[in-house]
Amino acid sequence: MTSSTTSSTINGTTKTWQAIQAEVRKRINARLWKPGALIPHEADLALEFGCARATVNRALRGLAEEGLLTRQRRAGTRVALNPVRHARFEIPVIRSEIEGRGQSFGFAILKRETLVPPPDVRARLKTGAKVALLHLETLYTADGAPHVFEDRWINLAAVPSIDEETFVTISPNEWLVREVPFDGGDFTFSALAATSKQAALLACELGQGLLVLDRSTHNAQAVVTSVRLIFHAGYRMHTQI
Amino acid sequence: MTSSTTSSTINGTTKTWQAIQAEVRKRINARLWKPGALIPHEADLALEFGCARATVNRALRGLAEEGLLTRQRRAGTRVALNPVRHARFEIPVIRSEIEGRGQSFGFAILKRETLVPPPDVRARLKTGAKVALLHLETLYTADGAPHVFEDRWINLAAVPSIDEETFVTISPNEWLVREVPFDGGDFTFSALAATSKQAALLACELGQGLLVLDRSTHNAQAVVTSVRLIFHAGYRMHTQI
DNA sequence: GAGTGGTCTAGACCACGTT
DNA sequence: ACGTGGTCTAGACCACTCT
Repeated sequence: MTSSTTSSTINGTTKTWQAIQAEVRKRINARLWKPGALIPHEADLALEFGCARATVNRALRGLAEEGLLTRQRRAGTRVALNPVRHARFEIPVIRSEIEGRGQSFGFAILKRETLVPPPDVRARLKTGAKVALLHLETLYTADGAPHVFEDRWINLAAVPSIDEETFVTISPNEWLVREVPFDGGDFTFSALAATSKQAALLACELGQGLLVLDRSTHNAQAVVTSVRLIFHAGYRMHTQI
Repeated sequence: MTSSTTSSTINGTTKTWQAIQAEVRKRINARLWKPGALIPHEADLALEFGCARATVNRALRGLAEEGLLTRQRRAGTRVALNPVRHARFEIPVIRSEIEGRGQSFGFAILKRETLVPPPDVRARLKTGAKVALLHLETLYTADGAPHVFEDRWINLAAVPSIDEETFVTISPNEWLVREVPFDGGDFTFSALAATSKQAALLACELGQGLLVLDRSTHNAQAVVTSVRLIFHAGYRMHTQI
C-alpha cells in the first residue's frame, strides 16, 4: 500500500498541518474542546503531535481565519463562542458567469454621458460638487434575454484613458477589471420592486422583486467607480462555504 | 524616531512578509508585472529582498488566496488575468447584528410543528418521503419593529435534542449555532415582492421588494437545517473587501 | 528529468496583552 | 514581568507537472 496523500495520519502520529487541522476540527466538533474553552499551547500540541511548533501554527492559523478559533497573544487560543462563519462569494464577472452556463453573452450601451452626478452618487465617489463624471447605462444579455441592468459612474480623474474607449467589443465591466487595479470595495445587497422602466428593460412584470447589488471600488488614491446592478427577475446569487 | 511597525521596509531592504506582500502588490498595480506574466521564483525574490524563501512563500501564498496570483508547481507564479476578487462577508448572527446597532433584540415563534415537508424542502434537506421534520416560523424584531421573518426546517435525525428546547429564552438561530457543529452550507440571495401575508408580518406595503436569503447548513453526516430569511423592506446587507 | 512551489524542522527573537 | 502567539531563518525533502 503506497497510500501517502497530502493529508495523512501516520500510526496515529499526525504530521502534516492539514492532518493537524482536521484533528483539531474533530476535537471541537466532538465537544472535547468546548466553545469558549482554552485549548493547549502551540508548544504542547507540537509535542503531542510530534511535529514542529510552526506546523501547529500553520494549522491553527487557518482555523482562526475561518473563525473557528480565537487567538490572542498572551491569552492563548480559544474555541470561538459563535462560529462566525465567513461566506466567500466570487464577485461575478458577468461575461464569465453567462458563458460558464453555456449561454451567449451580449451587452448594449444604452446611455453614455459626462456630467456632474446627483448628490448621492457624489457622496459615494467622494467627488466635489462641480466634478463631472462618466455615466454609463448598460444592459447585459444572456442568449439575448436581459440579464442585468448596470448603472455605472466612473471617476474620470482616476481613469483618464477611458475617454478613448468605445465599448464596442469590450464591456465597461471587463474594461475596468482589466485596466484599473483596485484595492477594495463595498458591496450592498438589497431588493426593489420593478418600476415600469425597469420592467421594460428587464422584460419582467411591473412590481416583480428584483435583486440589487450596489458596489463601489476604490484604489489607494480615490473611489474609481460606483455601480448599481439590477438583476433580472428570478435571478439568484449563489455561494458556498 | 522609534517607528517599528509590524510591516516595515528597512532602508529599502524588505524584511517582513507583509512588506513583501505590499511590494508585490505595488509591482502588480504599477503593471511592472503585467497580468498573465510570470513573476520571479521564490528563490530569486528571497535573494532580492534579502530574506528566507519561506517568508516570500508566506507573502505570495496570501496573494494567491486572494486571487491576485496564480501558482502552479512546475509552472511558476503568474499574475492572475482576471483578478477574481472574492468578497468575504460575515454570516449575520441576527441578534449580534441588531444589538450591535444599539437596538433591542426580540423574537417570537409564530409556528412550531413536526411534519413531512413539501417536496422542495425534502430535496434541500435530502430526507426521505416519509420523514417528518421540525418546522419553525419565527419573527425577529429590532426595537420592536419587524426585522426578518425566518422559515426554518430542521432535520430531527441530525439534531435529536431539539425536541426539549422551548425557544423561550434563546432563538432557533442561536440555539443551532451553539448546539450543532456544521461543516458548510449553501447561500442564495434573491428578491421577491411582498405578498399580503409577508406585508402584514413585516409591516410593509404589498408588493414592496424584499431581500431573501436561503441557506442550508450541513455537517459530515447530513443536512442539518434549511432556512429562508425574508428581510424587512429597505434592508441592506453590506460587506467590504 | 528537472524545476518550481509546498511543506517541515529546530531554533531563535520579537510583539503584545494579561497578570 | 512574563507567557503566548507571530514571525523569521537556513536548510532539507517532497509533490507535482511541464518538457
